[in-house]
Amino acid sequence: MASKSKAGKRAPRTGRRFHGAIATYLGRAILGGEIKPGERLTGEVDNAAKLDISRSAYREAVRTLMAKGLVETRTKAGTTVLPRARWNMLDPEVLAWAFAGDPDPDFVRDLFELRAIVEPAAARLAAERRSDAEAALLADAAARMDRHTLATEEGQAADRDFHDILLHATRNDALISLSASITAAVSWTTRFKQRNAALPRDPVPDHQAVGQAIGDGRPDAAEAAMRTLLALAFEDTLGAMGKPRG
Amino acid sequence: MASKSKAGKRAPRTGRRFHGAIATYLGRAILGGEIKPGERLTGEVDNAAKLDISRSAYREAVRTLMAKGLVETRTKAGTTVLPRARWNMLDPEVLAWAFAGDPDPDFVRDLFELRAIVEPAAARLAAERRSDAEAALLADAAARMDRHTLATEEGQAADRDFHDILLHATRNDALISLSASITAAVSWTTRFKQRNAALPRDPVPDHQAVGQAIGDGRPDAAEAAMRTLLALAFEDTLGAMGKPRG
DNA sequence: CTATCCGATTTGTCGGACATATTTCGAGCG
DNA sequence: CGCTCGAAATATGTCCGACAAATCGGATAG
Repeated sequence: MASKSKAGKRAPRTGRRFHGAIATYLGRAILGGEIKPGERLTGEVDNAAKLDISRSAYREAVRTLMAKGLVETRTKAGTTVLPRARWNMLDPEVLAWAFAGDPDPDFVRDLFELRAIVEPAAARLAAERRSDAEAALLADAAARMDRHTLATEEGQAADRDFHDILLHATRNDALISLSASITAAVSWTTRFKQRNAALPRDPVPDHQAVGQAIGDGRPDAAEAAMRTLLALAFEDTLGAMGKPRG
Repeated sequence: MASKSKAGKRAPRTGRRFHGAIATYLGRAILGGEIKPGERLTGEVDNAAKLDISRSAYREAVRTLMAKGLVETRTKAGTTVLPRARWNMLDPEVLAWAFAGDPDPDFVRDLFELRAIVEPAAARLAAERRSDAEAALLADAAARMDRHTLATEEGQAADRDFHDILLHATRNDALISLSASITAAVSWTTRFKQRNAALPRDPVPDHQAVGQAIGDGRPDAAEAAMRTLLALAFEDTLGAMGKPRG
């Protein structure tokens, strides 16, 4: 059901790259639950006309969604939204779409659970394998977090950098791929915390402890420090979400 | 460049869905190292002609690669292959392309490292949250592995099912997304083991131990059993790869 | 009631055309 | 001689119209 969007002009004409804009538009609609799994977006030509773009651009947008496991196309059957289990939730763009609207508290919990599994182990590996340059970058990122605080854009960027550098320092391509997802999760949850409440705890000491342990090459300490960092961040986020209606 | 394209027909015309075939073709070329990061595939029209398809289909294929972080397109600059760090290695399709040729031993090691991080924790969560139906499915998958052995296609399918069911039983959407990547890794490494040497150890008892612990609701035992399962599987795979000048 | 065939509908592909943006190179000027 | 600015070249982005292929549903015949 293509809902009943009245007039066209739904798509922002930014940069003259419609396929990306339409993919974002449809991706958000799917992740936001406006188009549910099993529903069909029948009629490429109609939909393209409704969105006021050509069928070519619309089809390219659908290819993007298809590549991320959100939809499936079959001749005559149309394009159907796949069940959630098929979605590539860890794709950075999908993650962004999921957090475009009000994020599902359950999904936020799932992401923290994943981070709690991956990041302590990554901190351990980083302590064993990091280069001197990466150790310096970690210390610098922590210092920048301290200087700007998480209330500023620079501080949030430093936070992302910290986790990104750490995962790269594991020298593991699979974990490096995950870093894009994890930094995305970091940034969205941070922004969410900032939006809903002044955060009660200063996360900088935790980051400094992790960076220090990695710099010193102490795997056990790095893993433990990261574990406490995540536990406390999780607490803060839960508090910020306030558990609205379930 | 003598007007007519001479040797086209690179793309297999299966199912009359060229964009998918071309995406696979280009994806394998990139993952296989034939097209390296930084190189540019300039000339949509030329490339499309060379592959003997229309520009529309070629462009849709490029959109697929773009959605997976393999390439980037800019007007006038052409489509450039992104650095490996930007690739979504955990995308099931990308994973398949990576294993289409001879897999990089380092990458296989990276995948096992990821599994060693994720799956024991997942086993713990599954022991806490699994439904009765999932416990039965796990036992059934282990039994099927026993009945057919990993030498048969059915046995390998049972192996994949086991890990897939386990990750679904965690009730964590992020981990469920990872299951597609992990089962892909399982199947490729298994096939790799089978191809290079008769595997010396029977993996069925390990799986049964994990399934039993999850069925009994013993998180600690499930995590420990999964840890040994992976350690032994890693050993076998290393042996099968021959560990070239480690 | 069952099985088969046929038509309608939707995606997949094609070809050509124009718009837009960026690179690049050349001309003018300090 | 070097720098800045501008115009042409070029590759991607978009649009349009048409046909091919595949599949679903109903009609028809047994």
